[in-house]
Amino acid sequence: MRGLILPAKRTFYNLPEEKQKKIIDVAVKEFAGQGYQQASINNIIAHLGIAKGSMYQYFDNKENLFLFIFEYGIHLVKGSIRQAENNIRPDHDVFTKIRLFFSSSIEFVKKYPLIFRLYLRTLFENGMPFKQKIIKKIHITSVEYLVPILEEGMRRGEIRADCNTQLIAFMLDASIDRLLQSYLGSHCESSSICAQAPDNLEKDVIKLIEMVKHGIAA
Amino acid sequence: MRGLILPAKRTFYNLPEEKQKKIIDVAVKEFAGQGYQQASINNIIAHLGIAKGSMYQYFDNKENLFLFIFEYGIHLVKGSIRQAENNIRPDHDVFTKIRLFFSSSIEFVKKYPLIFRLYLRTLFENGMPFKQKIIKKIHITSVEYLVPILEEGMRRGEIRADCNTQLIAFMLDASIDRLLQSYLGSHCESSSICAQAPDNLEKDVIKLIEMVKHGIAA
DNA sequence: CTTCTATGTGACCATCTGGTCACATTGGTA
DNA sequence: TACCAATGTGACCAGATGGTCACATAGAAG
Repeated sequence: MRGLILPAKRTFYNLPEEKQKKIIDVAVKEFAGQGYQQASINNIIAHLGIAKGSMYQYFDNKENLFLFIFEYGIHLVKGSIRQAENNIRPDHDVFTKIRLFFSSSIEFVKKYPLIFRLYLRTLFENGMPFKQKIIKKIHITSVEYLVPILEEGMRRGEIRADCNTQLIAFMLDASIDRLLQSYLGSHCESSSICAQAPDNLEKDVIKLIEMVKHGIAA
Repeated sequence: MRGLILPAKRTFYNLPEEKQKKIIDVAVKEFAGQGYQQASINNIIAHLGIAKGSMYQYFDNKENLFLFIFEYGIHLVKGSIRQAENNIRPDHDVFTKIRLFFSSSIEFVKKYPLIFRLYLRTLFENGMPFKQKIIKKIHITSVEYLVPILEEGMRRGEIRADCNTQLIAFMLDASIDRLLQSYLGSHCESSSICAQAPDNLEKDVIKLIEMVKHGIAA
């Protein structure tokens, strides 16, 4: 969370932690719900019950507020990944590893749905000068984690050698992403096993992996 | 394209076709690029070189302009689907059918990338009162087309009976959608076989179907 | 009590938005 | 020519936006 250039001012860090947390919560909700451009500082301060001037004493401008919030999201993601890595043992077979990786993703989205929304919003929004930098930070996502796992599986002979690990990772990533999106209802109904019940999510993951494992041809 | 309630006024239809087309083009570009809320009427008229008052003589308001543009997109999609249905013969096996269906999707996105962008933007944008109606119109997409094809394949014994057609359709739809997104570069790089060359797209589709067909397990 | 610094405040600003309307322009009819 | 309906126009409006700044308040130090 600490970097050389911090998007938040000292004043913010001097605030009692409770107030910091409240500001973060409200800002996350606004940015996740409206996206960067559409998010309204006026809205945020109204929800917080503070003056606009105060907000600008904590953050230089809207852009830095967003960067701070996004950084906070990355912070949570990294924690979640670290936790996931503890669960995955090297001696697990590829398919178990994939399942565990998926489970941890699901866990994260269940725990921090707004952060996931923020991430989706960011990917689809235009007109952020700093979008490139942000995307690179997200780049440390599924595909990059999946490919090594798949390649290890192939080396161990659990995956046929004629398969394309990049392609498998791509497909798995697309699937889990959609699964999470439909769970979140971000653009729900449009394409669903409509996994609203949390249990179904895990079951769908297992079925999906089974399918990729054995294929569907008779 | 014709309905009982038309979003465009008579004045618009009285315009010379060339001007109609130019207006549509510019509006599509603006809405696809910025989304509904962020799109600017001022921007559109500036690009068109006409007065704001004229625009409001063609369309009652921003909402109706958007609805008209979206309807236009649906119109193009339907045409594309009709064309696709001509190519798919009943005696093709399931996997060929899927491939052809994918190819026609790719064809569409290549031909009308902005329409696809508009569709993506719409799915991910909040704060449209009419979003529900629009989403239902999109609902006639991949999954609904894929499931019958898959079930027919299962009946014919080309797909194992223990597979879940809903799940297969879901995964295929998610994959093709992502493939198209990364081709479009809408949020590119984030997850890619980075299929920039059009040829690669088709090749990836073939490989992907092969993978789903036979599975990846050794 | 005074002084000083750190923090809180909201009226205010320029800029942009979607939308309106009184007026100008046009082209066809008589 | 005169007339009229259909179009074109851009100054103008109320509202919202991100951002500023002169001032009020607080709390600790002397």
